[in-house]
Amino acid sequence: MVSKQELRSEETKRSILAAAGELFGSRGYDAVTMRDIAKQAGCSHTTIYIYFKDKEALLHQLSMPPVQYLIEKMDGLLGQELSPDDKLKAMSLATIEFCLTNRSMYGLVFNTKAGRVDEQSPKLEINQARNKLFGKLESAVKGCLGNELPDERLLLYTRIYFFALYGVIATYTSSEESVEQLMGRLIPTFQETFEVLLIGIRSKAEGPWARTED
Amino acid sequence: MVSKQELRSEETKRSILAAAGELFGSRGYDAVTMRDIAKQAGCSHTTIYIYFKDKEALLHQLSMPPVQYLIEKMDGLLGQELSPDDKLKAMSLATIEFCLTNRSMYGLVFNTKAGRVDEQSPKLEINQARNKLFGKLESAVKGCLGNELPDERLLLYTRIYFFALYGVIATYTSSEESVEQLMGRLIPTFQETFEVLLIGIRSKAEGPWARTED
Amino acid sequence: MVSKQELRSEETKRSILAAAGELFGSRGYDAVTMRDIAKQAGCSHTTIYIYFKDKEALLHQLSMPPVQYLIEKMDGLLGQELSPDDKLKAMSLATIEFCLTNRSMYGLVFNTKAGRVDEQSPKLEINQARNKLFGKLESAVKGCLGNELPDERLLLYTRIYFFALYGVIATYTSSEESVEQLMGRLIPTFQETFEVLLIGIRSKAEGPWARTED
Amino acid sequence: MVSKQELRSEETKRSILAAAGELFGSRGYDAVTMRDIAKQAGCSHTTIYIYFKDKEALLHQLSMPPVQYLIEKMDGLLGQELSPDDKLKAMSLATIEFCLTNRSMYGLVFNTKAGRVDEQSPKLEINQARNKLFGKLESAVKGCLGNELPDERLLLYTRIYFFALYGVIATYTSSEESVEQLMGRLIPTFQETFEVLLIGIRSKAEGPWARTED
DNA sequence: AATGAATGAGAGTTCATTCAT
DNA sequence: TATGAATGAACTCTCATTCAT
Repeated sequence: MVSKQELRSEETKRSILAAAGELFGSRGYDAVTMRDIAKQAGCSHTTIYIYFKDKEALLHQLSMPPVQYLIEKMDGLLGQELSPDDKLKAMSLATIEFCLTNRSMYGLVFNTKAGRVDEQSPKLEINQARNKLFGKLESAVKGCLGNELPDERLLLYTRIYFFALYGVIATYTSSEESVEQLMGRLIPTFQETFEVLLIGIRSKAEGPWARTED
Repeated sequence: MVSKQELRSEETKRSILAAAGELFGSRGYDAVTMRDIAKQAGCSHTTIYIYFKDKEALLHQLSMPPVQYLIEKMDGLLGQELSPDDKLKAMSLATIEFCLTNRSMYGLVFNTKAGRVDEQSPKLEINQARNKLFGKLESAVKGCLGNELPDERLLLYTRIYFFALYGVIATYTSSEESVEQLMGRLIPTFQETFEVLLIGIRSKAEGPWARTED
Repeated sequence: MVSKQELRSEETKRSILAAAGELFGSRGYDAVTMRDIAKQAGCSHTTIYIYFKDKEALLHQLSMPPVQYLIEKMDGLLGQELSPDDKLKAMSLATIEFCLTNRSMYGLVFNTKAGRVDEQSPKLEINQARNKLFGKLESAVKGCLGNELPDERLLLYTRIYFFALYGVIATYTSSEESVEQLMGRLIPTFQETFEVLLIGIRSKAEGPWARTED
Repeated sequence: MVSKQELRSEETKRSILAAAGELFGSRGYDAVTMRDIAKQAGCSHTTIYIYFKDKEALLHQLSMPPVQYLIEKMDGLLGQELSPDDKLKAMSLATIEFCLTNRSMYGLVFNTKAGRVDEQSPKLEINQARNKLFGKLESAVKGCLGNELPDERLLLYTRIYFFALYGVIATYTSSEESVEQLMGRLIPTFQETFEVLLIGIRSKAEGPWARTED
């Protein structure tokens, strides 16, 4: 049985994480102060230091779990019985939904600059996670285009697909609407976007392959 | 007639703007201090306040002209004797190059939230500029797809095109490489991206038009 | 009869005092945190406040007993059957060892300013203790020089002896070595110091006595 | 010609140094805050950072020049036409006077712990200075005892002499009296102290030399 | 008796900005 | 016009201390 104290403690920690997530997301890591977070979390700024070593630890602890979750969701979709196109679409929608839900974090995950240059480890973890995510997308694109496509072309087309996906996310990240509103309103647009990309990529992939650098 | 003093004054102002632009672009607005700017501009930090109300005024004054420039460049390209596809491609490349050159500004232009909530007017100016830009892109897309396309579809396809364009920009904005390096390395990728989009969009545009909300 | 609870309570208090003493001694009062003490004492930092009003109370309660102990030790030595010189030497060594063992305390005892200005009473206690100690030293010096020496000269020579003793202590107080290391290494040096002083003082004390103010 | 501004600037810097010196001396480096210094210096605490990189820089800049001055004074005395005993006495008095004048600094110079463990350079400089000072004293002692004395014995006797000197300083450092008052009152005591030491040491130095470790 | 949770005060430091020349 | 001097606000983070259990 958990004591009342432990419950309160967990609650406080959660509220700090929630506050930090929201603020980092909306204003950016640097622009958010510990006191801002504390205020939003409804506690003193010193309380934060009971639960997190420093501001950066907050950021780190905040960014990893959702990314892990998305990676797992991707794996789940990859393993499902769906047509390749539907798989890729589902993964794309999942990514969009994730990023709009965790608006705070997506920048951390996708923007290289998030970490300081001097500290390697936290950046590396995030970088690894991002690369994994990209790898999943690549698998899905491969499923749509077939195995004969050389790696180099696969990479190129995945990247192009990723551009559009990222563009969608970046466009709506700063919107004031809720995820539900956005998804409700825009799913057809997103579907259309995926289809446009698949048609274009397939048409290209079938033609002769000229060399293109990355 | 302008006096020697006025000339020198103009020169100082210009050097401050140049310094601020470069530094904002390379390190980001927040990470740059007034003293950094002053050092780079070769004047005292107090001098900056003679020409600019505050740091934000610097940013603002810095962001408008390049956007104007880009708009004019777009107009120029729209007016040139080129195939519709080449026009759209040229405009896309110009946009990418512009955004990577003015990295710190592009957020101001493309992210709705960038400005403080309290100040309306500067945001409006920027919003107008952004809408103008989107309008130019729409014209170019229209050129590629023909005039029979209903507005609603045109908007959808322009938006999809814009997603990819924005994705490209957002992807490389946080890179540490210089514009020159990036453009040198990635132009083929960008070209391929535009082609994929055009193929996909055209294929869609020719088919029957289902309704899609925005 | 004492209950088991009371025993445990005493034990906790003792372990807190022991921890504080060790840490104050090795790192200095200011550099030690309540949490450091609690950790070393094996209890929560809040527990300390059950037994001691605050950090300063800890220091105070910690400083008196050793001083008392030293005074008693001095008395013991004064009462022993030893040559006057050996008595003085033994007392000197005891003082040195005491001060190096209780490094953080010695300042409290020997530096007038150590206590806050506002609190009179604890300072007085310490002052009394210090004066007592000086008195013991004076007795021992008197034993070496004979009873005919006027008080004024006795005071002067005791003071001179004290200078050297204090100098030894001040020199090695800030060393990082342990008491054992220091004493093991330096006892011959200390002995030689005492002998030099006694020779010098005796030679002076036998000569004609000029007046010297304090 | 120096401008009025430059004068004011110099004045401010000086007042900061004076304030810091006084406070470091009376309360100890750690117990003094930048705001304390600023208050005493009559300026804002941020002003300090215009003139000194950080708190430690203040300490460093504060400690070196007086020490240099003392070293030079010692050299001057060593070069003068005086009997060896008078030389040593003069140097001793000079040291005492210096330390009582710069009460703030003497701890920095004589207490090894002053600097943090991690930073080598500032500590080294001070250590070098201290060693130089000790070397001067050694020369003077050598002058009194003659050249035949083995180095090891010379070191021992210098150390003993130093103990007493340091003891004098440490004793009166925490006094509230001014240097002038103290010197006026105590010079005879100091003289007597030096004489006692010289007699004792000489007597020892002429006898057979037993080995003594450091 | 004992403790985990929480906090206010305050540390060093930075920065945009104003003042006086 | 231009600048060095100076500052208040605010930042991250620490610590002795109190509160609720």
